[in-house]
Amino acid sequence: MSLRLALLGLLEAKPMTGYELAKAFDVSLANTWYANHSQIYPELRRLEQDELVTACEVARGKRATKKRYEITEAGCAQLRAWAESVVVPERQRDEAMLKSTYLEWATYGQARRQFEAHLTESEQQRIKWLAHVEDLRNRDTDLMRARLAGADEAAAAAITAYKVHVIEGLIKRAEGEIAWARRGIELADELRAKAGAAADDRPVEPAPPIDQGAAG
Amino acid sequence: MSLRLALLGLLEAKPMTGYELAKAFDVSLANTWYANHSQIYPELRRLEQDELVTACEVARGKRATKKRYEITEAGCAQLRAWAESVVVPERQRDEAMLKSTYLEWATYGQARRQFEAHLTESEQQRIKWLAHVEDLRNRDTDLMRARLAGADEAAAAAITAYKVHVIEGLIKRAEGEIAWARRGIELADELRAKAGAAADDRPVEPAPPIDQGAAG
DNA sequence: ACAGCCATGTAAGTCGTTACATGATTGC
DNA sequence: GCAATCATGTAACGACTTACATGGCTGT
Repeated sequence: MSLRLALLGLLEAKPMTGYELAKAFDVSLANTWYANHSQIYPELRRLEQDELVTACEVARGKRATKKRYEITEAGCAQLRAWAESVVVPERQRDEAMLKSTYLEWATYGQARRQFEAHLTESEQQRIKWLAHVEDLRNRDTDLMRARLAGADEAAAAAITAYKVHVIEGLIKRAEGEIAWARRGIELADELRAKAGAAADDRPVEPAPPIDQGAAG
Repeated sequence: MSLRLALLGLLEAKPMTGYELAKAFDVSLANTWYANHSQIYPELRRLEQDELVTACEVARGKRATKKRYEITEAGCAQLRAWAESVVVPERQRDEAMLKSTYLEWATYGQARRQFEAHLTESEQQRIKWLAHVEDLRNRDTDLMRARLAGADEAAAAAITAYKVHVIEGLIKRAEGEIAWARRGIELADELRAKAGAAADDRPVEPAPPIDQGAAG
């Protein structure tokens, strides 16, 4: 259900082709929602059937054409209805957290690497969003310019403020993840030190292989 | 793929029935992973086929039986292999964030309510996890007692520490969400005040209904 | 000519949700 | 006897991923 609304939200800023929408997911909505083209194209056709968008073929070079989708009044109404409905909280699934729950099965070194990867990723996200939030504040993205065209200042302020607030939230989240990953790295090191173990030892050793003279 | 590993992780603590595993998702792994029984029962049969678990029928009352699943050595090996592999970062999808991006379509009042709901939910999660992390620290849950039985103190410390670290992370996350929701409430109020609008006005007004004498 | 981008699709399969369905056991 | 809980399943559907597939356009 959210995919349709994400598409409508983007199309409300300006008419776009499926390809452009797929791109927009990479930049604008990055990590708020995502879909790849194989999901987008069929969904656009369904949206057209439901008359929430209209399609028009436009020329592209000499022979080729592309389909540009435009939101309809019914589509805007859907967007309003959805924005007003309160989100039903969903159960989160987080593979990184799940795995961290069971890191006693990993070597101290791999546990550390796990958190290092989480750290790197979160730092990169943070950087990306810091740049993005600046662009939003300056109303300096293609989509924002299109969205704000013709809006009065009070409307423009609200449109911008909500989007900025979301990205600020994502930045805070990333910062939380960074702190958590750092603490995880420390934890793996502390546990290893306390156990007087090497980086490729495990807190819980597997049953030793049978054919080796390790009996003592 | 994660469901199998979550099941193996739980079964490693102690043998359980499908029903007990479904319960365990509600308490132990709550919001790290979740699955309902209609997904669990078939997955357990697949795990049995792959010889990662063994099933044995045990009596239940006079006539009835139930199937208790136990992890195998191969199952433990899977758990180790998985714990050592680094997570591939997944694109997040967050409907609350997506919706907040487009709150200009909602009335100021509904926008506020959106954040209020987010606040309430995050506060409840925080409370729940605070209690849970205390139980973990005290090693005072059924699953923890089963998991730690027979482990030496160094192993027990690591097993506990990673699980505590995960829940601490979830608590920090919840606190981040609480702060974000509070700021969201303020924002909705500020925007409304600045626009000199009422709670059921919108930053962006829909096209007015045609059959009403509101012209002029 | 060729690479890289623009543009659009299909098909198979996995994962997860919701709803339907059944029946035994336990405690009051 | 009845309600709550224990216990296990199936079926239909929806959301998403991955891989396969095609072909025009643009600049060098």
